Amino acid sequence: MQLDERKYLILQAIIDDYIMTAMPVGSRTISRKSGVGYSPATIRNEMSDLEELGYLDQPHTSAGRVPSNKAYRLYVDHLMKTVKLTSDERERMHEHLLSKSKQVEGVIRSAAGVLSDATKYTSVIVAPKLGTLRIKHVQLVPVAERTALMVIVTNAGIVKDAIIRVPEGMDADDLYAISRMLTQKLADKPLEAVRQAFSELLRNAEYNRRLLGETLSVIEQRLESGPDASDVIVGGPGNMLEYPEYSDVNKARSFLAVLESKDTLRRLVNRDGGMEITIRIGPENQVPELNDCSIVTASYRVGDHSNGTLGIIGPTRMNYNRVISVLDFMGRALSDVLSEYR
Amino acid sequence: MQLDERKYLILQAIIDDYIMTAMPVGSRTISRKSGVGYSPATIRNEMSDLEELGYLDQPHTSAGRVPSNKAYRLYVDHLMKTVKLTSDERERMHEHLLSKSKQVEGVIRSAAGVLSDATKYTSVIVAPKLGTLRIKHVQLVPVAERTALMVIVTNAGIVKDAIIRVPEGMDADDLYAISRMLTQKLADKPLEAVRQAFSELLRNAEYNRRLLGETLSVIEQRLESGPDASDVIVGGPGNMLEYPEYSDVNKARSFLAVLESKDTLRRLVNRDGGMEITIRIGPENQVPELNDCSIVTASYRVGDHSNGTLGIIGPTRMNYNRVISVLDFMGRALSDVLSEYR
DNA sequence: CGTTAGCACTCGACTCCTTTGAGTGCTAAC
DNA sequence: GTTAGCACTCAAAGGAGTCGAGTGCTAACG
Repeated sequence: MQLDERKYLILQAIIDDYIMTAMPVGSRTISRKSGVGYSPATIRNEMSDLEELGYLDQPHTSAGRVPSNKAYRLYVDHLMKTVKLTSDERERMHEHLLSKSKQVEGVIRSAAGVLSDATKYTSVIVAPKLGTLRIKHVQLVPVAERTALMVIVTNAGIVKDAIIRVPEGMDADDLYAISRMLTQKLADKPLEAVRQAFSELLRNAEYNRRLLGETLSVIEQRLESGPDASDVIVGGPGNMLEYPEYSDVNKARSFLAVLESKDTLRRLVNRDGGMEITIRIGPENQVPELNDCSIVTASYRVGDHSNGTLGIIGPTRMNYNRVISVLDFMGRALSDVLSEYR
Repeated sequence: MQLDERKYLILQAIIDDYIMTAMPVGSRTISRKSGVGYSPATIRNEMSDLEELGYLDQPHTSAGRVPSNKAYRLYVDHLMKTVKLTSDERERMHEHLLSKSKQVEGVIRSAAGVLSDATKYTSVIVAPKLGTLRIKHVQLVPVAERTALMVIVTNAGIVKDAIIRVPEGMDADDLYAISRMLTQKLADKPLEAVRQAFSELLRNAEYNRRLLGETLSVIEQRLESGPDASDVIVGGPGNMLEYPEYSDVNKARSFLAVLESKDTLRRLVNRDGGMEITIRIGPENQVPELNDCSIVTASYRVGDHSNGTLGIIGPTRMNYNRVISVLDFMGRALSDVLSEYR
């Protein structure tokens, strides 16, 4: 059996309706819709076919039909017609984004806010992979005897810091000099190339080996541990509770638990391909707790080689259309705003 | 009518039981408890008195009694006997706290995690008021033509950054020189004294007035806006859903909404007095959404003059005892760990 | 006189039953 | 091929009955 024109039409109508209402859709409802000129009985026959083909599920015999994950896949791949955001809306989002543009973290944070507000779902933004960022500046700041704070400013203005031990007897001026030297040697190198640059420095006996060694190991630790909690920002975690899918507290709880585990979240949202928009529906995202969630992600650019990810987590029956438009727009906007800092 | 010994005993027994079960407590339950040698009938009489005095509420005639907010107040003020944490537990918490001690924000973040894990409630940690922190280091890092990132390292290693515009034609070396000068002039001054220090600098015509003006205004903006989102860290937001008080999704939602508004949260948790532990029960915290929550806060010290706050939000029937022990311990631990950075 | 046993009463929680209505599948007629 | 008609299904909503934890009151007890 194949999908003909009419089956597409009906499936689309069902999905559209279900996305709005979250209630099983009956044949009468579809029949009444404008653009569908068939009686409920005909619709029923088609629905029966669609169910057999795996596009519809029936919660129980006397309920309407519900789109299956297969149906959503078909929908996002072929059926969906993308709608543009109104320029008014773009305006508002852009403005909101700029309101905190004085601080870099603020921009990302408000981006998460804008995303979750605009979609009413939960948003996740992941900072670019640390290793791909380029170093702008390295500064060792004395904070106590034998202790210094190492501050690394990367392009995109993302600041990383870590405490390091320094050898006895180094004063602020020594650290200042070393900072300056490090900045010169490392500037514009991606973080992952740091080890190499360091080994070169270490061959040069003129610098303090112990301090450099410590510094290097701290940077490497940071690199290995990957993006940490502060690099995964969640917006509107509570939005999800608005939907009947999560009217059960237990479901809500396990959903929130996933959001708290930044590690899982990062893995979930980080995307394989360099595609514009990635959509993962239900079980496709491999996390049992999120079996009836879909995750839509896009990426934003920082500098020439670094990509961060922004994504929306919502129920599988989410408004893909709108989510995609919003993500697409915000991806560009975020790239723009962050590029200004370069 | 006055509270005699027996009434205290019974009230305490009721509160203890209700804290554990969240179910209205009946006279039989209390009578069976060890330490109370009275029959249910006697207990009932006393309960009736306690209700009249406003210490107990009755959800409906045929249910048991529930402690009122007034009862909790009495409990925390007079009835409660504090229990010590086991040294094993202290050990574990301290260890967990140190695991991320390489990064300052990491410490605060894991502190929030430890707090919420140890208490099973929601934790909030607020960084010290910006103005009271002392400047350790100021660095202007060029990020683009006419744009620089200003990084301010304060004591306690807390790093603040902001984008500023710089006049045309300044290169990295110029910024380096200015950074060095600024660091020298501002070091160890609290942030709130910066305006004064700047006006002195500005009188000196030798420095670039426009740049200094811009820098000052950015710092002032930061100061005025108060601690921002990244300075309010929430741990275990989902923990609250474990309790029957929040088995209603709507309540859960409005609770989560409060957690999202970092501003309200900060106001809520920031304490008036310099008291060791502050407890606000139910309506005492002035936020309608949190009418049946209690907030317990303690403070941690950063440097000599700055105080941050750590707090627990839980249902009014929370285990005050344990919460207080945990907060007390963590307050000290946090002060210790952060003081090491000085 | 304080304490307690006894008893009637209350009321939410639970179970069981019925009704309702939205929806289906099938068949026969158009 | 499409549709009207009809019997059938089943969750949801409403109502009656039962249960049981708990109360308040009264009278008796030490």
